[in-house]
Amino acid sequence: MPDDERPVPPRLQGRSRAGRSSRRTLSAELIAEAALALIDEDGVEALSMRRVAERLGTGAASLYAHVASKEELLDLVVDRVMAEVQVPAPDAADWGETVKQLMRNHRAVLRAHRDIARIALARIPTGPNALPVLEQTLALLRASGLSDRVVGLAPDLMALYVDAVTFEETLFEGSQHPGPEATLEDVQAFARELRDFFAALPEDRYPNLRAMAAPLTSDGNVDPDERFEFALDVIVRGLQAIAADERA
Amino acid sequence: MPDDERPVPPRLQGRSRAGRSSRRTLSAELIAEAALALIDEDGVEALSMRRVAERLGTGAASLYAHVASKEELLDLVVDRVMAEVQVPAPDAADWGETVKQLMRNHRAVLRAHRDIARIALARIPTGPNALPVLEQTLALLRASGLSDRVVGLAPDLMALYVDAVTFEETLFEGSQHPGPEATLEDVQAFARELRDFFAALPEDRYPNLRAMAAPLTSDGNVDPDERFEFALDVIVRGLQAIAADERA
DNA sequence: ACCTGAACACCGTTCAAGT
DNA sequence: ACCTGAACACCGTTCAAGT
Repeated sequence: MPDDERPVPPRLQGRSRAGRSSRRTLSAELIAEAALALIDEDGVEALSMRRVAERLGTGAASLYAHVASKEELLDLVVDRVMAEVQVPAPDAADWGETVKQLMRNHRAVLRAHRDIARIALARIPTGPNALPVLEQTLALLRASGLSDRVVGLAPDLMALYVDAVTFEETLFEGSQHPGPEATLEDVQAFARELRDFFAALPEDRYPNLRAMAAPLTSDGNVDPDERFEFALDVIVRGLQAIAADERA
Repeated sequence: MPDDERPVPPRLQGRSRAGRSSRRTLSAELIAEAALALIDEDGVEALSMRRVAERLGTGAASLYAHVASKEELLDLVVDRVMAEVQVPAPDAADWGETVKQLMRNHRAVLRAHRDIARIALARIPTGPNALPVLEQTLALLRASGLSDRVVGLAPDLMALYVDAVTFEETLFEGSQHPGPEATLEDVQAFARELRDFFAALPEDRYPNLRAMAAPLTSDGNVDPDERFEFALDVIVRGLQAIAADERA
């Protein structure tokens, strides 16, 4: 188990403590790193303070000198992942596309780390890595000509949707067998089942569900990217319609 | 503690068992009812199989004769709440407004039951009460003139956003003190703190956050309804833009 | 068929005691 | 100042035993 890869980035006011050659001093960063690795491997469900401590060669009680609670540890884990989100440069000529690209990048990062969408959804991010992401997001939105009011409201809508849909995707993908290796095939098997279930409902009470069984399930050929692109389209067109209104 | 209110609606194929006057026979419905009451009172965090059993005057092991797991119990609880969602009648002339009204109703129901948004977010609803809601939602959307593809994709976007934003609202509202009585005042105190934090960031690295401190936090006067109405506007205008495109 | 007590294998967190 | 073992007060779920 290589837990020396991914060097901890230098923290603001690094707690260097030069004269101290002890094997590996415990720190909040090290603890968050171990927790993230554990979540990536086995999911949040399997995360416990005892398991984190074990990976660091100590006992659970020792973690509490650096981290106030499991909740706070998860704050650190989410913020650590936020560092990976790339925000596109502002482009006034095609700001809708920059909004879409930002949301795509955000989703890709969440998909790369098991269960992080679910954890991120449950907190309001104010960590040191989330801050620059928000800063750059605002730069991008302010190039759009939207009013300050709308620029102030949009980032929450965007982030919330990305968190929620990525979380939902993991549900779909884990729905067949709860193991770590859910394939697209499993998702589609589930979608086909659902389609057939809808199509078999009583005509008198569920005419629309019967009729829409195929469109609701992409005819058993679910493409998460297509669903996501649809939502991007709705959100960006909605923002553009508001922008057009505000100009008038 | 009145736990005889809210009569259990007759289940498809009612398990009546006429000749049996025992005090109160255990059933999945009764268990879900007790769980919902417990969640309404103390939140999901406080829900345990032991507490549910205690409320029903039995032991935790007895629940497993009627409910496969805590997860399945939560499925039942969510579906029970879905019965409260009112879907507006289709109105081809103003379908955008019907979509908004449906989402408002959905949010109101989730807000009326503590932590249900968070529980609903974690599952794909296919229960007997969710089904009619989806059926009526489709009726409403099909009156819009949108293509089948879009009608098939929209309900997920709508429900997902309502679940996510309602969940986020409970986070904000519980952020100050974790007690059950979070007031709007608490939310606004938090918003003011956040605004002042943004406004005090270093100008060179965070010019946009500084400038947008007020719009991002509604100037410390957060109105959850306003945030929600903004999102409704974005989503409905987005759908309308797509409808216009499809007509052309 | 349904219900039960007791047990299994865990939790997050605290705290007195050590260095 | 930091770390530790042991304990506290819980969990979800299983299972042999009862009726």
